[in-house]
Amino acid sequence: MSGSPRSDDIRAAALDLFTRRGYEATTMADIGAAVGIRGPSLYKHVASKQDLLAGLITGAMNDLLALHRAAVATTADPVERLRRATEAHVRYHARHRKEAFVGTRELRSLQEPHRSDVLALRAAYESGFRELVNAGVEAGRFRVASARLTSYAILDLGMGVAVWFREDGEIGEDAVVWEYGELALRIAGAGLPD
Amino acid sequence: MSGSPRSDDIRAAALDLFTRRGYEATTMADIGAAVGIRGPSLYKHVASKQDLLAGLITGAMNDLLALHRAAVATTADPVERLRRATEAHVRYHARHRKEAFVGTRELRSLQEPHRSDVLALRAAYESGFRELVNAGVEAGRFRVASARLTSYAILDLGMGVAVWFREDGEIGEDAVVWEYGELALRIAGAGLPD
DNA sequence: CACGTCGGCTAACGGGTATTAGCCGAACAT
DNA sequence: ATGTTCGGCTAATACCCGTTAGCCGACGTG
Repeated sequence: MSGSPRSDDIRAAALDLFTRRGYEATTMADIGAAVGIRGPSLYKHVASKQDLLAGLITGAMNDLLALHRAAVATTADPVERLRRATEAHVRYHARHRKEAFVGTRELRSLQEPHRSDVLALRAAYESGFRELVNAGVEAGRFRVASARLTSYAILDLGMGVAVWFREDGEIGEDAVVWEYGELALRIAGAGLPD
Repeated sequence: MSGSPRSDDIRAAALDLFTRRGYEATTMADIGAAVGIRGPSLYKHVASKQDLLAGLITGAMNDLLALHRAAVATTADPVERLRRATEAHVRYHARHRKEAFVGTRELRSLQEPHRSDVLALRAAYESGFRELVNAGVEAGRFRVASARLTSYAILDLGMGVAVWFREDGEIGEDAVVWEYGELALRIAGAGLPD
C-alpha cells in the first residue's frame, strides 16, 4: 500500500505543511525543503501537488470509514453502538488530527472528480450516524428533537477535537475518547426520563 | 461605521468568495467581477486584499463578543447564563455563517499583527465560556469531567452550525438555537443526579 | 463655462508558482 | 567494464496575482 520510504516522507511533510499553512499557501519548494530536496525533484516521486492532496484526503476518509464499520460491528445494542461509533470517531480525530484536519479544511482545494468521491463518502458516514441515532430512538433508548441535528452535533464534536487536541496536552487521548462517548449519549438523550 | 454603499458591496462579495473558495483561492479580479468592475478598480475603495480580510474577521469577532456579553448580562443564574451564552453563540453562527466561517477558517491567512489581536479575542471568548461552566460547577448545578473539555465541546457545536446551517434548510434558526441551548446544558451535566 | 474630484479603465511592474526538459553522478546489474 | 536506472540538480516554460501608474469621461460646484 505505501510506496518507497522517500514517498512516505514526502506525504508526511505535505500533510504537515497542508495542516499548518493550508494547501494553497504551501509550495512544492516548501515540501521539498522539508525532506531535504528541491521542489522539482519531488516529481520523481509524486505525480503532482493535487495528487498528493487527493491521496491524503481519500486515504484518511477510507481509514475513518473502516474504523467506523469495525466499531459498529462489535455490538447490536443501540446505545453501545452509538457510543463506540463516537469513540472511534473521536479517537481517529485525536490520533490522526492532521489527516482529519486536512480532510475537512482542504476539501475545497480538491478538484473533481476526487471531491465528489470524498463528499459521497462523507455523506455515507453522516447518514450512518443518523441511522444509529434513529435506531436508538425507535428502540426507545434515545430522546432527540431531530436525528439530523443530533448526529451533526456529535460529528462536529469530533471535528473540534482535531483542531484543539495536542498529543502532549493536559488531556490524554483516552480521556477525551471516554468523555466524548459519554457526551454523545447525553446529547442523544440516553437515560432521560420519559 | 460602514463606508459607501459600493464599499459595502465589495465587502459582501469578498465575504461570499472567501467563504466559498477561501482567501488564497480568491483573486481581486474575482471580487471585482462580483460587483461589476475590474480588479484594479477595487483599490479606489479598499486598501488591499489583506485589509479586506482583516476588516471582515475583526468585525465578526467584535460582533460575537458584544452579543456574548449582552447575553450573559441578562441573568445571574449559572444554568441560564450558560444557556443564553450558548444561544447567542449558536444564533450568531447560524445568522452570520459566512462571517463565522471565514473568521475561523481563514484566520491562517490573516497577517500579523491582526492575527494576534483576533487570537487574543478568541482566547478571551473561550475562557469566558470556561468561567461560565466553572461557575455552574461551583454552584453545584453542573457535573463535568473537565471544564476545558466541556467548553470546547459547546463552542465546537457552534462552529459546526456555521458549516452546515442553511437559511432555507429544513431546520430553522430558532429550532437550532433552542435545541443547542438544551444540548449545552446536557453536555454540562445540568440536572444530573449526584 | 472652467475645474476638480470621483471612480472607472488598460497597461505595466515585480514577483511567485506548478511543472517540464535536460543534464549528471552514483549505485547496481550484467 | 559497461550500460541502465534512479534520483538528485538547474534552467526554462508558461502562466497567474496583487498592486501601482497613468489616462479619461462623468458630474457637481464656483
